[in-house]
Amino acid sequence: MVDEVRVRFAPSPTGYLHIGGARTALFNYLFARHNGGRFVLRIEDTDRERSTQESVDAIINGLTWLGLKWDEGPFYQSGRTGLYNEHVARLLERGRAYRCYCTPEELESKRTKALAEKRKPIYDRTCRERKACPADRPYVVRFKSPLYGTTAVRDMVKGNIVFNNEEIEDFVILRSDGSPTYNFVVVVDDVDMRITHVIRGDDHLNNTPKQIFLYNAFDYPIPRFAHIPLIHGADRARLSKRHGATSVEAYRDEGYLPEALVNYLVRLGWSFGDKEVFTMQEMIDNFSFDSVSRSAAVFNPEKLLWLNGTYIRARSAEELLVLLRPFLESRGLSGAAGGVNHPGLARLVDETKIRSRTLVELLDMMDYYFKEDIEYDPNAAGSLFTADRVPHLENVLSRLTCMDPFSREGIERAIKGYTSESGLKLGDVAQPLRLAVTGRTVSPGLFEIMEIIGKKEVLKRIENAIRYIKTLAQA
RNA sequence: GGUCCUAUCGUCUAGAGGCCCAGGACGUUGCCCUCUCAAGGCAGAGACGAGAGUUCAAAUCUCUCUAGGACCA
Repeated sequence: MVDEVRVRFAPSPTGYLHIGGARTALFNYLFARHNGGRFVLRIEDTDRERSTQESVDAIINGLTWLGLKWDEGPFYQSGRTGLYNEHVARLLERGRAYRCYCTPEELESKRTKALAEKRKPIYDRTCRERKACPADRPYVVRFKSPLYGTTAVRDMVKGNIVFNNEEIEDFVILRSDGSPTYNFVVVVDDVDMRITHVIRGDDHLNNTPKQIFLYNAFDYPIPRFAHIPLIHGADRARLSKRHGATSVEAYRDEGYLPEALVNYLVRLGWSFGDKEVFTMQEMIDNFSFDSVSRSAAVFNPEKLLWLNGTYIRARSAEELLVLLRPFLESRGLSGAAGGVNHPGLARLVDETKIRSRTLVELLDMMDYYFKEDIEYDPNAAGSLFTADRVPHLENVLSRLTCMDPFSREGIERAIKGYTSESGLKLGDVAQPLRLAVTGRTVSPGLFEIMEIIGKKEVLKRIENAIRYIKTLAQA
């Protein structure tokens, strides 16, 4: 089919999968799915020095985790040097490129001279019409750029952008060491892979006219372009490490759900009326470059946190326990307290999830469930574990001791009964109790927690707290 | 330095000449709910970068400036 949409995501494997890269991949994916097209993954590993297998794995794992399945690839540029050499030869034959023997020193002096004379520091085309070709001198291959006229980039995001051809020099397509340059390789690959729509960061916009020259020189059809704006940090500079976590795997490890991250990223630059929360299918159905914004977006971790919270709240306890498993394992808790299949744990997850914005937060907030000895929040212990609270704790302890069954309703009745009989506020008793049972001042409902933890453990924890306060008072 | 891109609340954005003394979301403030914390509900503060034009009418069109960003060195 001639009209089939084909897009590609082409990362360099020189690090992890960056948030910005993930969004580029997402837009490619959505565009392909929306149009019933194909999504190609191409690894741009021409820089052999900096490319690593580790990084390839990170990219593949990241995309997989996000649910961005590619239809073809991964293809590796490193295996395609023959193709690039063929194309260089073809341009030389056609007289659309030439060998340039200027040395780096000559180039440098030309540049400084041009700068001194306030001319543009672009290559002066000395070798363009050169007749004599020294046999044993190193050379680069340069493309013969048009000397006049204009080149228009038709961009689905930015609109029509016109470049003056005289601004563009005879750029190098093959270095003196025989390696092809980025602009050249991308075009050859995109042509070879029959890419119809090039969707990438707008940091590539200025390269596009050079690439259009190449398409024309090869008589290849020019694809449609979509240059999406970059993601910025809070200081409005391109998002980078110094702005905090920027790798997809970091967000995975911090307990973000892939759906939440995808949802957040899609709204960074794309909108659909007032809608904020999207399923993948809704994104696919509604995605269009017409509603992709043209300006850079600042990455806002707070909003991502909020979105992640809404996704966590929407999951059932059973689903969350599955997601929690790797986190439990890395903390050595997979077998603790009956582990993942423990019914009490599922109930506790249900009570706690509403208070958590990440899986890590969720687990942190349930730590008391797994502990034999409760560590008390030191600040809270100072104000809540005072000698005058001991009678309250003792009284509640005795009421709970003879309770059977140990139910939420019964516990509530007992504790509220005690407080109203002694003219106390519920908080006067509940807060020390909460600290005794959970070690914290913040938790889900105390009565629910007590029922979930169970009578034996609750009684033990209250006894321990009483003992703790007494020894503290004596010291 | 040159080229290119961009410009609505703190942030993400809606807005394609009159529906806008600008709507939604996050965050923020207050109140309600309440055993704590959340969640939830209600209410509030908060923006069209500046200046010229075009027009009966401009956030929306044009120009200049300013400010950010990216690329090339």
